[in-house]
Amino acid sequence: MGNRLMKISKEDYLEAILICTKKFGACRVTDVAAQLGHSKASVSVALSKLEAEGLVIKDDWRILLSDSGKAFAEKILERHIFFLKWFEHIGIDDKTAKEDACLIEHAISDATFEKILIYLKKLDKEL
Amino acid sequence: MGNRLMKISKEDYLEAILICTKKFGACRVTDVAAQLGHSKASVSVALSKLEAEGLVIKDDWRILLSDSGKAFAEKILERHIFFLKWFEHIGIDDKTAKEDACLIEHAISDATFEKILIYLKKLDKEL
DNA sequence: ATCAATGGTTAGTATATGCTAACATTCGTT
DNA sequence: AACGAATGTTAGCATATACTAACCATTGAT
Repeated sequence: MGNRLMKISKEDYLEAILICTKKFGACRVTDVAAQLGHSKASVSVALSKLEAEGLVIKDDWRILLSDSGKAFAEKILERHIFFLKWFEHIGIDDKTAKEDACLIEHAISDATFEKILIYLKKLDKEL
Repeated sequence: MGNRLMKISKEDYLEAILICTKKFGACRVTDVAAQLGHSKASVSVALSKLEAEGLVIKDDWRILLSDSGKAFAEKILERHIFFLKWFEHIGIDDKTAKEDACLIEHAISDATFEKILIYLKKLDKEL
């Protein structure tokens, strides 16, 4: 099945860990579950897989991002914030802007994101 | 599981049917399989489900889109073409542009797509 | 008429998620 | 110390896809 959903799911977890860490200083399974609206059990299993892939480190109850996991997470979060701001800037309501940013952040390649950034910044001084 | 992948998958099938129909005049299971790079078996099963949902009509070997299925397909194809053109316009190579368009076409809400269209057309006369 | 190729379906399998239930552990309160 | 709440894990289940293998039906060529 889905390489695509696999990718989305993985990136969502990494991003959620980064967000929770920023928000609370540290990140636990429970925090990620709340952040994503998933059960603790699902998160526990998913994070074990991400740990096996070397993207996450579990230190007792503490969920940490490895260097590569952190790089991923920051990339996704940057895109999330960018699209969220852009969508709000062009008049999309907050809820839709957030939902769409949450999906699009996973869909864009590095190359395309960079070009979009450059293009929009050139055209629209307010961004 | 995934509503997201479910949505992506469904939309990909509808879009593929539309593309094959435009390309060949009619659309068969084999055409959709070739278009998407899936096995005939997978396509056969998937299309039966879409038929049960009322999005597709199977008339002997002929795969047709219902009105609602066609509306979906045309919406996705329109977005695909738009993003493809935009990405190529801002200097992204064809392969990446196509890949990204294929993903983003599923990620954007109606509201956001409309606003992006308006916004970009206002800013960039060449589009 | 026969046999191979083409097209479509069904059955069984594999993978990726997610969920609930049940359980172990730890912590806080009384 | 004891009990209940919170946290995390495991086991078992459900769903959504996709695949291969096997099979049926139609078509076309010899």
